[in-house]
Amino acid sequence: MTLRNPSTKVTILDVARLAGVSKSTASKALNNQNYVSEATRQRVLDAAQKLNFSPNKVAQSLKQKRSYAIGLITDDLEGLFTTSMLHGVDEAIISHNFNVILCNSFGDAAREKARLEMLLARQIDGVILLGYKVRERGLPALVLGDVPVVYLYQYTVLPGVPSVIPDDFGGAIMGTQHLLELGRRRIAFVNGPPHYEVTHLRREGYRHALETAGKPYDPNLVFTSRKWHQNFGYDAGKQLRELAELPDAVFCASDSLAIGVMDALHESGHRVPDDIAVVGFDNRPYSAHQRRPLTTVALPLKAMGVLAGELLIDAIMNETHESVVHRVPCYLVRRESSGT
Amino acid sequence: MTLRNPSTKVTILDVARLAGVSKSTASKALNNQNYVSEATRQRVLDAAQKLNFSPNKVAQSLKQKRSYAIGLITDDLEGLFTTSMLHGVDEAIISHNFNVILCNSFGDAAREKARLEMLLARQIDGVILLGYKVRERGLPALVLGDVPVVYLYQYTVLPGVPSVIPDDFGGAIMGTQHLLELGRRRIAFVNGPPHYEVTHLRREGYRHALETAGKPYDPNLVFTSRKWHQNFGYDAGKQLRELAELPDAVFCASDSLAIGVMDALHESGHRVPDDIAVVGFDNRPYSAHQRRPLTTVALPLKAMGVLAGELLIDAIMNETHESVVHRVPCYLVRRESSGT
DNA sequence: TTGAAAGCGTTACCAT
DNA sequence: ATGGTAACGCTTTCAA
Repeated sequence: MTLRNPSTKVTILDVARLAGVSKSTASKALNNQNYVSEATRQRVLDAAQKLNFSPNKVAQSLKQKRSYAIGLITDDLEGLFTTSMLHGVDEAIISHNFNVILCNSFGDAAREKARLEMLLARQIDGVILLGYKVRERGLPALVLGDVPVVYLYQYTVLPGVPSVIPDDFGGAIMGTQHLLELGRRRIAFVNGPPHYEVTHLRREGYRHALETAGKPYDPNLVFTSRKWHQNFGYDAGKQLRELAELPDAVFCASDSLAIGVMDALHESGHRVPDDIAVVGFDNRPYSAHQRRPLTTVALPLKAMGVLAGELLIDAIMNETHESVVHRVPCYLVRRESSGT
Repeated sequence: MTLRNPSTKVTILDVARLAGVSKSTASKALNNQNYVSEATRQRVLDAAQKLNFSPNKVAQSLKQKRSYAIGLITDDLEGLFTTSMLHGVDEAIISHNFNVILCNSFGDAAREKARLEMLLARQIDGVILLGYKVRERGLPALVLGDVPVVYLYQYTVLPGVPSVIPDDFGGAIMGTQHLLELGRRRIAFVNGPPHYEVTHLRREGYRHALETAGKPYDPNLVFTSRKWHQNFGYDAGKQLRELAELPDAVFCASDSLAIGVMDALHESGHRVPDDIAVVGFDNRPYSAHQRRPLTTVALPLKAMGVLAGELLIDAIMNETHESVVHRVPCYLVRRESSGT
């Protein structure tokens, strides 16, 4: 297997020659260092311009022991959430002239370790571990030496490792308050499976918003589905519509559940949002494309990506490792299912 | 702004010392070269193992003028299509020990050029231009010198640059045939805006499938919407349901249109798929989450990514630049909207 | 079969 | 203010 011959590139030596100075002087001029006269700096800059010189980053990396690249390892590259976070990370990072090297671990620990080692061999300056699935927390740090790490979408309490996750509690408050502000009085809650941290947080947000508004938390209005899937939302919707008195709103712990609920409601002739307003959680891509586009509490995915990127850059530049769990505020996306 | 001190890494010199050989011998042993005795090779391998040595890829790149990294520039990182293709590219590439460096151009030519130059400075071995939006074709190649390029999701006829796109014509045949095989006889077609190449191809596929089956192409059953948006599908659906005789199937040039059509049909009490079967095109993430999950002709996004990755690796390794437009076959995703 | 030395393109130290 | 030289970690002649 033969490899292609790479192109001949213009080096700093060429620039120096054209400018009539030494290699080291050219380097200083190009890097805006002091101790080089304005005149020569101009000549070097002109020469560089003329030759269309751009420094070889590989050589720079070797010398500076800094690659200006970070690795991003994701659980689930096809996941619908991943891409927005990726976008945020890239945006935050590119403005510092860093690039992101992408790796997919498929949630497999062995593969994750292999990718991590590859990234380390590439001398990356930092790593973002973007975890969609739940992960054995703390594992990866072992291999990382002193390369800073940020957890994204999942969190860890490892010392020196910051995490960026959505503020589920606050988001649930926001969704509930939205319904309250719309004048809805009896607000049901359809939760996901118990024993997840999110379901706990979202239910507590719902409860908190109600109580803050001086309304009682009524367990009869709270439904728990066994799984997140739409079909289980449908089941919850059936229970809901058989209540003696139909609530005038329902807040669901996920969009998938909300869509199932809307299905059940539609089936029995109840109108959304006139008879009952529906609000979901997550802002899944399909939520806008329902017959009744779904109002939902959106996960701040891009903002999370941006924050993770910034935290990482900060850790790289300033050696600041703070083991904080950052909860980024959700935001509300108003659509038809909750009225106007 | 101070930079962190990188960790002390184990180099090949350490390995050589531990094995009691010279640096160059160690290198040869590690790279499975000939002219090194089995005994020393073993000692070197053991030493490397013991020290957990992994070669510094940056130094390797500098020496070999080959980075084992490719750049992927996308128009639209948040796009729902992008992520599957990314996944495919990564999968194809990782098996050759390449990595992908991700860049977002937002469809902006200036930014694209800047990213390209950054990638080139990083000595990447190849580039994939993943274009969701239409692009001024041929532009980027100018700056690329002899670094191989593959276009993905968009195409170019530049010499030496292969392109990978979906086979829209074949996909439309597939969708139409599916309805035919289901025994549907009068199949309407809802097309997107004219003057797009895809709309032409998809309509021709529909026509071809009909004619191959010995059915006439009936212009009265063909509707053209002004835009791709769901609302325009809804309008088409309204026209459709007012035909003297309702067709027993409708094939839509996109999922968004199909969803609009289903809306209109639902409104007038027509049942999908019993009264009329509906098939879409694209396999958008929301299509599975409709009240009546949508049967659709799926774009082979991941396969396209894989192919693009393989073509690029091939071009890098073998200097084979073929300016072919590869049309990857679509596949059918059967859901409820077309019956069972 | 082994090892010394040169070189990849850059930056940084230390002379001048 | 400028330039020679070494060094980053690796691979690759070339000579022994």
